[in-house]
Amino acid sequence: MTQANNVAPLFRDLAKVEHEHHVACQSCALYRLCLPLGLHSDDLAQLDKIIKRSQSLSRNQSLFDSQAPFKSIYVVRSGAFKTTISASNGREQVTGFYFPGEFIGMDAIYSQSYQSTAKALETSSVCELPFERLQEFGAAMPQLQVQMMSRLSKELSSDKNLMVLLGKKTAEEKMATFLVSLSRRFQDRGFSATEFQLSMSRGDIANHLGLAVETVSRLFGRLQDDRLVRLEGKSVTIEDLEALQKLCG
Amino acid sequence: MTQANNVAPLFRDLAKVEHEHHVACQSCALYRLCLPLGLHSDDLAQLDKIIKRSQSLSRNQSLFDSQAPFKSIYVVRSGAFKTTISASNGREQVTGFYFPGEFIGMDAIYSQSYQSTAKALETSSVCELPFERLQEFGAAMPQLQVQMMSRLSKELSSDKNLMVLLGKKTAEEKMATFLVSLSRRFQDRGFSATEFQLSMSRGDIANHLGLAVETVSRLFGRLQDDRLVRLEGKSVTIEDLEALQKLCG
DNA sequence: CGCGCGTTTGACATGACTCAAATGCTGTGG
DNA sequence: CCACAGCATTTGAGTCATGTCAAACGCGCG
Repeated sequence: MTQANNVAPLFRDLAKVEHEHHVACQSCALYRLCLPLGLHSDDLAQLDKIIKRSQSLSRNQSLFDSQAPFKSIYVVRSGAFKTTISASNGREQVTGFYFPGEFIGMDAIYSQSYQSTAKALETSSVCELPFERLQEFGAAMPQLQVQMMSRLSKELSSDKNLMVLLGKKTAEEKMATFLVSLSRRFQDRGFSATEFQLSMSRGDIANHLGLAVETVSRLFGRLQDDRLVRLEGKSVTIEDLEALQKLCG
Repeated sequence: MTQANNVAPLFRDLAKVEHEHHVACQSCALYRLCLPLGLHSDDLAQLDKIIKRSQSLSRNQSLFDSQAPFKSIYVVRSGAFKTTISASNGREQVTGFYFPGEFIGMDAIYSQSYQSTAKALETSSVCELPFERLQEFGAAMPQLQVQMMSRLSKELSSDKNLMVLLGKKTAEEKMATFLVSLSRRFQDRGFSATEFQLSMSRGDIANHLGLAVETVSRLFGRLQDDRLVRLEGKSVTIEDLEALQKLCG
């Protein structure tokens, strides 16, 4: 198997099975992680109707751009995305990476326009939830509203944790935290917690963690020398997860 | 007038008028900034009933602590708060400052326990919104739900901006951004955009911006030498807001 | 196969931190 | 009301982690 195959899109199989057949929420593999959790099945059927299962996006394609009017919230169905927001002078901050079952675009509800840009890191697909219609439904389904708030709240929590990371952690702690977070998220999705592919570039990682690319590269090297992880291009093997967790600070 | 009087609690007058008489939402000075915006007046009357107008907190008193079970969302009524979250090793990050009309505790909805600690920076009061009851009401008032999400989304946006600040800005840009943000928020509340009191310590500011106290002190000194602001203890006068905005990066 | 971008590696520069100490302010108790 | 203790703030000197610049390398796409 060549390197090229190793870096094949994450969750591609999932995409094949789930996305391309426009499967209903009830039988979606992501059900457990997704919005409909806790809805009655009649409600779910209703919700199902308003969800647009968009066609897939290829690497580097934008889901939406900054300043675009807010229409929908998106749930990653397969693949991976990054969101970025730019300071007035052109500098960009990667504000987050998003994997299947995670929501994108919620920070646009208030301002009614997307504050960030969302780009596919590999071939990916999303479920589109038109916000207006979601609201209409919400009136009849309080449970849905709770779910939505819960989602918003979850992202809020993880953003606060990112603040700690950016404000208080050393470069090494940042890297460890990043790897552990990826590990957990892959595990939650039924994948290996110790072997996975990085869909984002070193540059994206560096940017997200508030570091220089060179620092990320050196840190990867060091973690490897210390036998905590093994890296081969985009492929990661965590060799000592516990030690890595201790490094998180 | 002594220095002690200069640092009198922010919004104290507001507190006198609004809080101490347990005024209804309809006639609250913060109405324009607060949750009920856009509700019909019957709905508003209903909402009004479930709001607990808690007694005031004194300086350094906690509104809630990390790990406490989630019961309510709070809206600052008078005074000011800071929220902090601590990394496992004891380091703390000040995740935000909160002024009248702003919401605290929304990041607890998902986890059902407060992830952070909220402390009063001065004598302050809050409106307490029991979340359960808010949900019950929400079923009959879709507009309320939208408002809530809008609030959550707003905090999400400002957290993302904070990420840019922490990850990409220089110490000087951070300070300028911080001052400009305060200025805007005071203005929104009907106070002077150019003259106000800092209710938080240099230490809190430094922590929040990911800087050392000494750096904040030196930066204040420099901004003062450059005649962009004037500082006297906790009292700030912005002398050149435009220049400050240009410094935000 | 070759070009270009992403990544690694090395040498150096520096912004911000740490440590240290002086100064000032605040709140307390006599 | 004053004096004192303790904390907050400022100022100075020196260090260090991480950024910047430069160049070599190599993978992956056309």
